[in-house]
Amino acid sequence: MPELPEVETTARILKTVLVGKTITSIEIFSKKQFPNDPKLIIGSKITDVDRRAKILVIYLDNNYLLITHLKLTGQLVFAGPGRSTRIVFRFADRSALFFNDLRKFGWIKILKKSQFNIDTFDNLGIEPLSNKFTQNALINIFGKTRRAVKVVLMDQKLIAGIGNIYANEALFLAKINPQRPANSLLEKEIIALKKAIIKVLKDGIKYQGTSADDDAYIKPDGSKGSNQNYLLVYQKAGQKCPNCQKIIKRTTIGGRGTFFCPSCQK
DNA sequence: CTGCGGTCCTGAAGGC
DNA sequence: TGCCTTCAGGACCGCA
Repeated sequence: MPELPEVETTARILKTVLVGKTITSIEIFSKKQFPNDPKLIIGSKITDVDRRAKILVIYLDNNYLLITHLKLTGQLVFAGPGRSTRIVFRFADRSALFFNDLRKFGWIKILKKSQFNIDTFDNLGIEPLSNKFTQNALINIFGKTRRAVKVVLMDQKLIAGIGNIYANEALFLAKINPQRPANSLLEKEIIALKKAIIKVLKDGIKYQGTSADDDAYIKPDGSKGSNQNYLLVYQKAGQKCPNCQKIIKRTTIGGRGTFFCPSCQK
């Protein structure tokens, strides 16, 4: 599933390819996933591509911009269409961008630039790779709630961009049990967790995202990322912990599959 | 405040 | 072989 590293990878690639292109037509096969009037942006030129949390932002040279959330199975790719193609953008140079989404949870919206502020949009929380992601900020966030630390990590209104894969991996690296109440974390554990979050996200970007077996994420050119080769616990229930060799367990926290080593993560 | 369950959606997997 | 049920999951919403 596309999380911060996957959306960041996609945004960086799209930026190098799409900037300067003029949108000549938009084909919509799933209206609910593109609820606005495409005429608003026909003829506009793409000026920049950026990311906020798991949201990709495409800036245009008129009064509008596009934002898209890939959710579970969304893809933005250059080749197509395919069986799950829901929206197609065609450009003046005859190239195209295909929005594929098997489960149809993702969306693309047109917003007025005057109504969009990338920092305050949708009450999203701190970007974990920004300088606002400080030890004090985390102490503040975790100290306020007794919810499970994993649920807090994935709460987009608090910390923005972490999904199930990277939450599992970060908690393993920090040796913290995902079920722990957030406000039970010691300061040294918060420091370790902060470091772990930054490491798993930066590695995720370095390896251009996680394309797990049942994962829909691929890069715009259709190729896979390679971070799945470096995962330590995600989807590894029944396998040996790379740290202590005991068996990795799967449980459900906040309704989501959670992978951890009961021996290492206390 | 918190946890839980339902909603959206589709294909894979399991049961018989 | 084939039908039917169950499940996964990001974000959001209503309920207790």
